[in-house]
Amino acid sequence: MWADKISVVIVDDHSIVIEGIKSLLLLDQRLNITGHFTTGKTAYNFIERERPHVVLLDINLPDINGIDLCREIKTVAPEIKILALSNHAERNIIMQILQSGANGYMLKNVSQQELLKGISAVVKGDIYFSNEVREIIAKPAKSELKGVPRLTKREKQVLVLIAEGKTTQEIATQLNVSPLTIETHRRNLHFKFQVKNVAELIMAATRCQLL
Amino acid sequence: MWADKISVVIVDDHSIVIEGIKSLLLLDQRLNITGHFTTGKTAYNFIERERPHVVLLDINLPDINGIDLCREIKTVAPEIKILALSNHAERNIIMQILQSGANGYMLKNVSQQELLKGISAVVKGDIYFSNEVREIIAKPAKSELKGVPRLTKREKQVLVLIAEGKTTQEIATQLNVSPLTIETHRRNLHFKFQVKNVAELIMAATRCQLL
DNA sequence: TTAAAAATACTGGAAAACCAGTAGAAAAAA
DNA sequence: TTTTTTCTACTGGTTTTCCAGTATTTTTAA
Repeated sequence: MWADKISVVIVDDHSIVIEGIKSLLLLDQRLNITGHFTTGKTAYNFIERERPHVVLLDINLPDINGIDLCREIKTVAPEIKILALSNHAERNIIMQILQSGANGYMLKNVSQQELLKGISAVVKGDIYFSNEVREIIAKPAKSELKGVPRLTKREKQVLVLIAEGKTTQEIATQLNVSPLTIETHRRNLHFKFQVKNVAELIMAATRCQLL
Repeated sequence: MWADKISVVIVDDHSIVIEGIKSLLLLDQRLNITGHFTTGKTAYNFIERERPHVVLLDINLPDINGIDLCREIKTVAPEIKILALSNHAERNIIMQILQSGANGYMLKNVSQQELLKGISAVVKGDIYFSNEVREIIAKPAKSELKGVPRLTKREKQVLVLIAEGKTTQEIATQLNVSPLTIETHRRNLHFKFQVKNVAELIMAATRCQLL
Protein backbone atom coordinates (compact mmCIF):
# COMPACT_ATOMS: atom_id res chain seq x y z
CA MET A 1 0.00 0.00 0.00
CA TRP A 2 2.80 2.42 0.85
CA ALA A 3 4.95 1.12 -1.95
CA ASP A 4 3.01 2.72 -4.76
CA LYS A 5 2.71 6.13 -3.15
CA ILE A 6 4.54 9.01 -4.78
CA SER A 7 7.30 10.21 -2.48
CA VAL A 8 7.71 13.97 -2.42
CA VAL A 9 10.46 16.15 -0.95
CA ILE A 10 9.93 19.86 -0.38
CA VAL A 11 12.83 22.32 -0.46
CA ASP A 12 12.09 25.92 0.48
CA ASP A 13 13.75 28.40 2.78
CA HIS A 14 10.43 29.57 4.19
CA SER A 15 8.91 27.30 6.79
CA ILE A 16 5.57 28.93 6.10
CA VAL A 17 5.69 27.79 2.50
CA ILE A 18 6.74 24.29 3.49
CA GLU A 19 3.78 24.06 5.86
CA GLY A 20 1.50 25.40 3.17
CA ILE A 21 2.59 22.90 0.57
CA LYS A 22 2.41 20.10 3.10
CA SER A 23 -1.15 20.86 4.05
CA LEU A 24 -2.15 21.17 0.40
CA LEU A 25 -0.53 17.87 -0.51
CA LEU A 26 -1.83 16.01 2.51
CA LEU A 27 -5.26 16.02 0.91
CA ASP A 28 -4.06 13.74 -1.86
CA GLN A 29 -3.81 10.17 -0.59
CA ARG A 30 -1.40 9.10 -3.33
CA LEU A 31 1.30 11.45 -2.10
CA ASN A 32 3.72 10.82 0.70
CA ILE A 33 5.90 13.68 1.90
CA THR A 34 9.14 12.03 2.90
CA GLY A 35 11.12 15.10 3.77
CA HIS A 36 11.27 18.88 3.80
CA PHE A 37 14.30 21.13 4.02
CA THR A 38 15.17 24.78 4.27
CA THR A 39 18.73 24.55 2.98
CA GLY A 40 20.15 23.16 -0.23
CA LYS A 41 22.87 21.13 1.44
CA THR A 42 20.64 19.16 3.79
CA ALA A 43 18.15 18.63 0.99
CA TYR A 44 20.83 17.31 -1.37
CA ASN A 45 22.15 14.84 1.17
CA PHE A 46 18.68 13.46 1.81
CA ILE A 47 17.65 13.34 -1.84
CA GLU A 48 20.85 11.58 -2.91
CA ARG A 49 20.25 8.91 -0.27
CA GLU A 50 16.50 8.49 -0.39
CA ARG A 51 15.78 9.07 -4.08
CA PRO A 52 12.24 10.46 -3.87
CA HIS A 53 10.02 10.48 -6.92
CA VAL A 54 9.50 14.22 -6.93
CA VAL A 55 11.30 17.24 -5.54
CA LEU A 56 9.44 20.53 -5.15
CA LEU A 57 12.31 22.96 -5.38
CA ASP A 58 12.46 26.66 -4.57
CA ILE A 59 15.07 28.72 -6.40
CA ASN A 60 15.98 31.01 -3.52
CA LEU A 61 17.86 29.03 -0.95
CA PRO A 62 20.12 30.45 1.72
CA ASP A 63 23.20 28.36 0.96
CA ILE A 64 23.22 27.38 -2.69
CA ASN A 65 21.39 28.42 -5.79
CA GLY A 66 18.30 26.36 -6.61
CA ILE A 67 19.34 26.19 -10.25
CA ASP A 68 22.69 24.66 -9.34
CA LEU A 69 21.05 22.28 -6.87
CA CYS A 70 18.72 21.16 -9.62
CA ARG A 71 21.64 20.36 -11.89
CA GLU A 72 23.44 18.48 -9.15
CA ILE A 73 20.43 16.35 -8.34
CA LYS A 74 19.90 15.55 -12.02
CA THR A 75 23.56 14.58 -12.32
CA VAL A 76 23.40 11.92 -9.62
CA ALA A 77 19.80 10.87 -10.22
CA PRO A 78 18.26 11.92 -13.53
CA GLU A 79 15.13 9.86 -12.81
CA ILE A 80 14.08 12.16 -9.98
CA LYS A 81 11.46 14.62 -11.19
CA ILE A 82 12.11 18.20 -10.20
CA LEU A 83 9.28 20.69 -10.10
CA ALA A 84 10.57 24.21 -9.62
CA LEU A 85 8.36 26.36 -7.43
CA SER A 86 9.40 29.97 -7.31
CA ASN A 87 8.40 33.59 -7.12
CA HIS A 88 10.48 34.54 -10.14
CA ALA A 89 8.32 35.40 -13.10
CA GLU A 90 11.27 36.27 -15.37
CA ARG A 91 11.67 34.35 -18.52
CA ASN A 92 15.39 33.86 -18.29
CA ILE A 93 15.20 32.33 -14.82
CA ILE A 94 12.60 29.86 -16.02
CA MET A 95 14.78 29.01 -18.99
CA GLN A 96 17.84 28.60 -16.82
CA ILE A 97 16.25 26.08 -14.52
CA LEU A 98 14.76 24.14 -17.41
CA GLN A 99 18.24 24.09 -18.93
CA SER A 100 19.38 22.59 -15.65
CA GLY A 101 17.01 19.70 -16.07
CA ALA A 102 13.86 20.70 -14.18
CA ASN A 103 10.68 18.92 -15.24
CA GLY A 104 8.37 21.80 -14.57
CA TYR A 105 7.99 25.31 -13.27
CA MET A 106 5.23 27.00 -11.32
CA LEU A 107 4.88 30.27 -9.50
CA LYS A 108 4.10 30.17 -5.82
CA ASN A 109 0.64 31.54 -6.31
CA VAL A 110 -0.54 28.26 -7.83
CA SER A 111 -3.79 26.78 -6.66
CA GLN A 112 -3.95 23.40 -4.97
CA GLN A 113 -5.44 21.86 -8.11
CA GLU A 114 -2.62 23.08 -10.25
CA LEU A 115 0.01 21.96 -7.80
CA LEU A 116 -1.39 18.43 -7.75
CA LYS A 117 -1.80 18.48 -11.52
CA GLY A 118 1.83 19.48 -11.87
CA ILE A 119 3.03 16.68 -9.66
CA SER A 120 0.99 14.10 -11.56
CA ALA A 121 2.31 15.45 -14.84
CA VAL A 122 5.98 15.29 -13.95
CA VAL A 123 5.57 11.83 -12.44
CA LYS A 124 4.13 10.68 -15.76
CA GLY A 125 7.23 12.11 -17.43
CA ASP A 126 5.65 15.27 -18.81
CA ILE A 127 7.05 18.76 -18.56
CA TYR A 128 4.59 20.94 -16.66
CA PHE A 129 4.08 24.68 -16.42
CA SER A 130 1.44 26.55 -14.49
CA ASN A 131 -0.79 28.81 -16.59
CA GLU A 132 1.01 32.00 -15.71
CA VAL A 133 4.36 30.47 -16.55
CA ARG A 134 3.08 29.27 -19.90
CA GLU A 135 2.21 32.86 -20.77
CA ILE A 136 5.62 34.11 -19.76
CA ILE A 137 7.30 31.53 -21.93
CA ALA A 138 5.00 32.31 -24.83
CA LYS A 139 5.78 36.00 -25.09
CA PRO A 140 9.47 36.77 -24.85
CA ALA A 141 10.19 40.43 -24.09
CA LYS A 142 12.01 42.54 -26.64
CA SER A 143 15.02 42.89 -24.41
CA GLU A 144 15.20 39.16 -23.91
CA LEU A 145 15.04 38.35 -27.59
CA LYS A 146 18.53 39.72 -27.98
CA GLY A 147 19.73 37.06 -25.60
CA VAL A 148 22.36 37.29 -22.95
CA PRO A 149 25.83 37.33 -24.44
CA ARG A 150 28.23 34.72 -23.13
CA LEU A 151 30.98 36.56 -21.30
CA THR A 152 34.31 35.12 -20.30
CA LYS A 153 35.39 35.17 -16.68
CA ARG A 154 37.72 38.07 -17.30
CA GLU A 155 35.08 40.03 -19.14
CA LYS A 156 32.69 39.66 -16.23
CA GLN A 157 35.35 40.92 -13.86
CA VAL A 158 36.05 43.91 -16.05
CA LEU A 159 32.34 44.57 -16.42
CA VAL A 160 31.71 44.83 -12.70
CA LEU A 161 34.75 47.06 -12.25
CA ILE A 162 33.50 49.34 -15.00
CA ALA A 163 30.12 49.42 -13.25
CA GLU A 164 31.90 50.46 -10.07
CA GLY A 165 33.11 53.51 -11.90
CA LYS A 166 36.71 52.41 -12.25
CA THR A 167 38.74 53.75 -15.16
CA THR A 168 40.69 51.57 -17.57
CA GLN A 169 43.90 52.51 -15.72
CA GLU A 170 42.49 51.58 -12.32
CA ILE A 171 41.13 48.28 -13.57
CA ALA A 172 44.47 47.45 -15.18
CA THR A 173 46.28 48.15 -11.93
CA GLN A 174 43.82 46.13 -9.90
CA LEU A 175 44.02 43.12 -12.23
CA ASN A 176 47.75 43.48 -12.80
CA VAL A 177 47.58 43.72 -16.57
CA SER A 178 48.26 46.39 -19.14
CA PRO A 179 45.62 49.10 -19.62
CA LEU A 180 45.68 48.15 -23.28
CA THR A 181 44.40 44.74 -22.36
CA ILE A 182 41.50 46.25 -20.46
CA GLU A 183 40.73 48.37 -23.49
CA THR A 184 40.48 45.24 -25.55
CA HIS A 185 38.11 43.70 -23.00
CA ARG A 186 36.04 46.85 -23.09
CA ARG A 187 35.82 46.70 -26.86
CA ASN A 188 34.82 43.06 -26.73
CA LEU A 189 32.13 43.84 -24.15
CA HIS A 190 30.78 46.58 -26.38
CA PHE A 191 30.77 44.21 -29.30
CA LYS A 192 29.08 41.38 -27.42
CA PHE A 193 26.36 43.61 -26.05
CA GLN A 194 26.06 45.48 -29.36
CA VAL A 195 26.39 48.84 -27.67
CA LYS A 196 28.51 51.84 -28.40
CA ASN A 197 29.32 53.36 -25.02
CA VAL A 198 29.46 52.72 -21.28
CA ALA A 199 25.98 54.01 -20.55
CA GLU A 200 24.38 51.54 -22.90
CA LEU A 201 26.70 48.82 -21.69
CA ILE A 202 25.64 49.23 -18.07
CA MET A 203 21.98 49.36 -19.06
CA ALA A 204 22.26 46.24 -21.19
CA ALA A 205 24.18 44.36 -18.52
CA THR A 206 21.63 45.36 -15.89
CA ARG A 207 18.79 44.15 -18.09
CA CYS A 208 20.57 40.82 -18.40
CA GLN A 209 20.94 40.78 -14.61
CA LEU A 210 24.69 40.62 -14.89
CA LEU A 211 25.03 43.53 -12.49
CA MET B 1 -14.54 29.90 25.89
CA TRP B 2 -14.50 31.24 22.32
CA ALA B 3 -14.87 34.79 23.46
CA ASP B 4 -11.40 35.22 24.79
CA LYS B 5 -9.66 33.70 21.79
CA ILE B 6 -7.64 35.99 19.56
CA SER B 7 -9.29 36.27 16.18
CA VAL B 8 -6.87 36.33 13.27
CA VAL B 9 -7.39 37.13 9.61
CA ILE B 10 -4.81 36.16 6.99
CA VAL B 11 -4.40 38.14 3.77
CA ASP B 12 -1.99 36.80 1.17
CA ASP B 13 -2.22 36.24 -2.56
CA HIS B 14 -0.54 32.85 -2.33
CA SER B 15 -2.79 30.06 -1.15
CA ILE B 16 0.32 28.10 -0.24
CA VAL B 17 1.32 30.79 2.21
CA ILE B 18 -2.18 30.98 3.67
CA GLU B 19 -2.19 27.23 4.25
CA GLY B 20 1.26 27.46 5.77
CA ILE B 21 0.32 30.18 8.21
CA LYS B 22 -2.91 28.39 9.07
CA SER B 23 -1.15 25.17 9.95
CA LEU B 24 1.44 27.03 12.00
CA LEU B 25 -1.18 28.98 13.92
CA LEU B 26 -3.48 26.01 14.48
CA LEU B 27 -1.00 24.73 17.02
CA ASP B 28 -1.74 27.63 19.32
CA GLN B 29 -5.06 27.11 21.11
CA ARG B 30 -5.50 30.78 21.92
CA LEU B 31 -5.77 31.71 18.26
CA ASN B 32 -8.83 31.48 16.10
CA ILE B 33 -8.47 32.02 12.37
CA THR B 34 -11.72 33.68 11.38
CA GLY B 35 -10.93 34.32 7.74
CA HIS B 36 -8.34 34.23 4.98
CA PHE B 37 -8.29 36.11 1.70
CA THR B 38 -6.24 36.36 -1.44
CA THR B 39 -7.43 39.79 -2.52
CA GLY B 40 -7.40 43.13 -0.76
CA LYS B 41 -11.01 43.96 -1.56
CA THR B 42 -12.56 40.82 -0.12
CA ALA B 43 -10.31 41.07 2.90
CA TYR B 44 -11.27 44.68 3.55
CA ASN B 45 -14.99 43.95 3.38
CA PHE B 46 -14.66 41.14 5.87
CA ILE B 47 -12.33 43.00 8.23
CA GLU B 48 -14.52 46.08 8.32
CA ARG B 49 -17.53 43.95 9.24
CA GLU B 50 -15.98 41.38 11.56
CA ARG B 51 -13.29 43.46 13.31
CA PRO B 52 -10.73 40.74 14.07
CA HIS B 53 -8.05 41.30 16.69
CA VAL B 54 -5.16 40.75 14.33
CA VAL B 55 -4.61 40.90 10.57
CA LEU B 56 -1.60 39.15 9.05
CA LEU B 57 -1.12 41.22 5.95
CA ASP B 58 1.00 40.58 2.87
CA ILE B 59 2.19 43.60 0.91
CA ASN B 60 1.87 42.08 -2.55
CA LEU B 61 -1.77 41.72 -3.37
CA PRO B 62 -3.25 41.37 -6.83
CA ASP B 63 -5.78 44.18 -6.60
CA ILE B 64 -4.57 46.81 -4.18
CA ASN B 65 -1.32 47.64 -2.46
CA GLY B 66 -0.89 46.15 1.00
CA ILE B 67 0.41 49.45 2.30
CA ASP B 68 -2.73 51.25 1.18
CA LEU B 69 -4.95 48.49 2.54
CA CYS B 70 -3.20 48.83 5.88
CA ARG B 71 -3.92 52.54 5.98
CA GLU B 72 -7.56 51.98 5.05
CA ILE B 73 -8.08 49.39 7.76
CA LYS B 74 -6.46 51.65 10.35
CA THR B 75 -8.71 54.49 9.26
CA VAL B 76 -11.95 52.62 9.93
CA ALA B 77 -10.67 50.53 12.85
CA PRO B 78 -7.47 51.72 14.50
CA GLU B 79 -7.82 49.12 17.25
CA ILE B 80 -7.18 46.26 14.83
CA LYS B 81 -3.57 45.13 15.04
CA ILE B 82 -1.85 44.71 11.70
CA LEU B 83 1.19 42.52 11.39
CA ALA B 84 2.82 42.91 7.99
CA LEU B 85 4.23 39.71 6.58
CA SER B 86 6.25 40.17 3.45
CA ASN B 87 9.18 39.14 1.32
CA HIS B 88 10.45 42.68 1.00
CA ALA B 89 13.65 43.19 2.91
CA GLU B 90 14.08 46.80 1.82
CA ARG B 91 14.23 49.41 4.45
CA ASN B 92 11.99 51.92 2.72
CA ILE B 93 9.16 49.42 2.28
CA ILE B 94 9.28 48.57 5.96
CA MET B 95 9.21 52.25 6.83
CA GLN B 96 6.32 52.90 4.48
CA ILE B 97 4.07 50.29 6.01
CA LEU B 98 4.95 51.37 9.54
CA GLN B 99 4.05 54.89 8.46
CA SER B 100 0.70 53.48 7.38
CA GLY B 101 0.00 52.22 10.87
CA ALA B 102 1.21 48.63 10.92
CA ASN B 103 2.00 47.21 14.35
CA GLY B 104 4.79 44.95 13.22
CA TYR B 105 6.76 43.60 10.30
CA MET B 106 8.21 40.19 9.64
CA LEU B 107 9.75 38.50 6.65
CA LYS B 108 8.10 35.36 5.37
CA ASN B 109 10.99 33.20 6.44
CA VAL B 110 10.01 33.60 10.10
CA SER B 111 9.89 30.56 12.30
CA GLN B 112 6.68 29.43 13.95
CA GLN B 113 7.93 30.65 17.32
CA GLU B 114 8.59 34.09 16.01
CA LEU B 115 5.26 34.28 14.25
CA LEU B 116 3.40 33.44 17.46
CA LYS B 117 5.61 35.80 19.42
CA GLY B 118 4.78 38.56 16.97
CA ILE B 119 1.06 38.00 17.28
CA SER B 120 1.21 38.03 21.07
CA ALA B 121 3.28 41.20 20.98
CA VAL B 122 0.95 43.18 18.75
CA VAL B 123 -2.10 41.99 20.69
CA LYS B 124 -0.49 43.39 23.84
CA GLY B 125 -0.05 46.66 22.01
CA ASP B 126 3.65 46.37 21.26
CA ILE B 127 5.33 47.00 17.94
CA TYR B 128 7.05 43.82 16.80
CA PHE B 129 9.82 43.10 14.31
CA SER B 130 11.37 39.77 13.46
CA ASN B 131 15.11 39.52 14.04
CA GLU B 132 16.07 40.01 10.43
CA VAL B 133 13.86 43.06 10.13
CA ARG B 134 15.39 44.57 13.25
CA GLU B 135 18.78 44.33 11.58
CA ILE B 136 17.55 45.97 8.41
CA ILE B 137 16.10 48.84 10.38
CA ALA B 138 19.27 49.18 12.44
CA LYS B 139 21.73 49.50 9.60
CA PRO B 140 20.54 51.66 6.74
CA ALA B 141 22.44 50.84 3.53
CA LYS B 142 24.97 53.25 2.12
CA SER B 143 22.89 53.80 -0.96
CA GLU B 144 19.88 54.67 1.14
CA LEU B 145 21.81 57.05 3.35
CA LYS B 146 22.75 59.15 0.36
CA GLY B 147 19.10 59.37 -0.55
CA VAL B 148 17.73 60.03 -3.97
CA PRO B 149 18.95 63.33 -5.35
CA ARG B 150 16.29 65.73 -6.48
CA LEU B 151 16.64 66.14 -10.22
CA THR B 152 15.11 68.86 -12.31
CA LYS B 153 12.87 67.99 -15.22
CA ARG B 154 15.62 68.72 -17.71
CA GLU B 155 18.14 66.65 -15.82
CA LYS B 156 15.82 63.66 -15.83
CA GLN B 157 15.39 64.01 -19.58
CA VAL B 158 19.12 64.18 -20.10
CA LEU B 159 19.65 61.24 -17.77
CA VAL B 160 17.40 58.90 -19.71
CA LEU B 161 18.97 59.98 -22.98
CA ILE B 162 22.41 59.27 -21.57
CA ALA B 163 21.15 55.87 -20.47
CA GLU B 164 19.96 55.26 -24.01
CA GLY B 165 23.55 55.60 -25.12
CA LYS B 166 23.13 59.00 -26.75
CA THR B 167 26.15 61.27 -26.97
CA THR B 168 26.21 64.86 -25.78
CA GLN B 169 25.90 65.99 -29.40
CA GLU B 170 22.91 63.80 -30.08
CA ILE B 171 21.15 64.87 -26.89
CA ALA B 172 21.78 68.52 -27.72
CA THR B 173 20.29 68.07 -31.17
CA GLN B 174 17.29 66.20 -29.84
CA LEU B 175 16.55 68.82 -27.19
CA ASN B 176 17.42 71.76 -29.43
CA VAL B 177 20.05 73.26 -27.16
CA SER B 178 23.80 73.72 -27.30
CA PRO B 179 25.99 70.70 -26.56
CA LEU B 180 27.63 72.88 -23.95
CA THR B 181 24.36 73.04 -22.09
CA ILE B 182 24.11 69.26 -22.06
CA GLU B 183 27.64 69.10 -20.72
CA THR B 184 26.57 71.31 -17.86
CA HIS B 185 23.62 69.03 -17.15
CA ARG B 186 25.95 66.06 -17.21
CA ARG B 187 28.25 67.70 -14.70
CA ASN B 188 25.35 68.55 -12.46
CA LEU B 189 24.10 64.97 -12.64
CA HIS B 190 27.55 63.72 -11.68
CA PHE B 191 27.63 66.15 -8.80
CA LYS B 192 24.15 65.31 -7.55
CA PHE B 193 24.80 61.58 -7.64
CA GLN B 194 28.32 62.02 -6.30
CA VAL B 195 29.81 59.95 -9.10
CA LYS B 196 32.71 60.51 -11.41
CA ASN B 197 31.71 58.84 -14.68
CA VAL B 198 28.79 57.54 -16.72
CA ALA B 199 29.09 53.96 -15.54
CA GLU B 200 28.64 54.97 -11.91
CA LEU B 201 25.94 57.42 -12.88
CA ILE B 202 23.82 54.76 -14.56
CA MET B 203 24.35 52.38 -11.65
CA ALA B 204 23.40 55.02 -9.11
CA ALA B 205 20.34 56.10 -11.08
CA THR B 206 19.26 52.49 -11.48
CA ARG B 207 19.59 51.91 -7.73
CA CYS B 208 17.38 54.93 -7.15
CA GLN B 209 14.90 53.48 -9.68
CA LEU B 210 15.20 56.50 -11.87
CA LEU B 211 15.89 54.31 -14.88
C1' DT C 1 47.65 16.23 -28.89
C1' DT C 2 45.72 19.35 -31.61
C1' DA C 3 42.42 22.89 -32.42
C1' DA C 4 39.79 26.57 -30.61
C1' DA C 5 38.90 30.08 -27.31
C1' DA C 6 40.52 33.40 -24.11
C1' DA C 7 43.70 36.55 -22.26
C1' DT C 8 47.33 39.24 -23.12
C1' DA C 9 49.63 43.41 -25.44
C1' DC C 10 50.64 46.72 -28.98
C1' DT C 11 50.23 51.10 -32.63
C1' DG C 12 48.18 55.25 -33.61
C1' DG C 13 44.61 58.15 -34.01
C1' DA C 14 39.62 60.20 -33.36
C1' DA C 15 35.83 61.18 -30.53
C1' DA C 16 33.71 61.89 -26.48
C1' DA C 17 33.59 62.79 -21.75
C1' DC C 18 35.14 65.30 -17.80
C1' DC C 19 36.76 69.48 -15.03
C1' DA C 20 36.43 74.36 -13.18
C1' DG C 21 34.65 78.54 -13.31
C1' DT C 22 31.42 82.16 -14.97
C1' DA C 23 27.10 84.25 -16.23
C1' DG C 24 22.69 85.88 -18.52
C1' DA C 25 17.75 84.62 -19.34
C1' DA C 26 13.66 82.19 -18.16
C1' DA C 27 10.71 80.02 -15.07
C1' DA C 28 9.01 78.90 -10.61
C1' DA C 29 8.42 79.79 -5.81
C1' DA C 30 8.23 83.05 -1.94
C1' DT D 1 7.12 91.32 -6.90
C1' DT D 2 11.26 89.81 -5.42
C1' DT D 3 14.03 85.85 -4.67
C1' DT D 4 15.50 81.48 -5.92
C1' DT D 5 15.98 77.84 -8.97
C1' DT D 6 16.55 76.11 -13.40
C1' DC D 7 18.05 76.29 -17.96
C1' DT D 8 20.93 78.05 -20.89
C1' DA D 9 25.78 78.98 -22.83
C1' DC D 10 30.57 80.04 -22.88
C1' DT D 11 36.19 79.52 -22.40
C1' DG D 12 39.95 76.54 -22.26
C1' DG D 13 41.72 72.76 -21.01
C1' DT D 14 42.67 67.39 -19.43
C1' DT D 15 41.40 62.73 -19.24
C1' DT D 16 39.19 58.86 -20.83
C1' DT D 17 36.95 56.28 -23.94
C1' DC D 18 36.38 54.50 -28.45
C1' DC D 19 37.91 52.57 -33.01
C1' DA D 20 40.52 49.31 -36.24
C1' DG D 21 43.75 46.15 -36.82
C1' DT D 22 47.42 42.82 -35.43
C1' DA D 23 49.74 39.28 -32.74
C1' DT D 24 51.75 36.23 -28.99
C1' DT D 25 50.87 33.36 -25.10
C1' DT D 26 47.96 30.73 -22.15
C1' DT D 27 44.07 27.98 -21.19
C1' DT D 28 40.43 24.96 -22.33
C1' DA D 29 38.00 21.62 -24.96
C1' DA D 30 37.70 18.09 -28.57
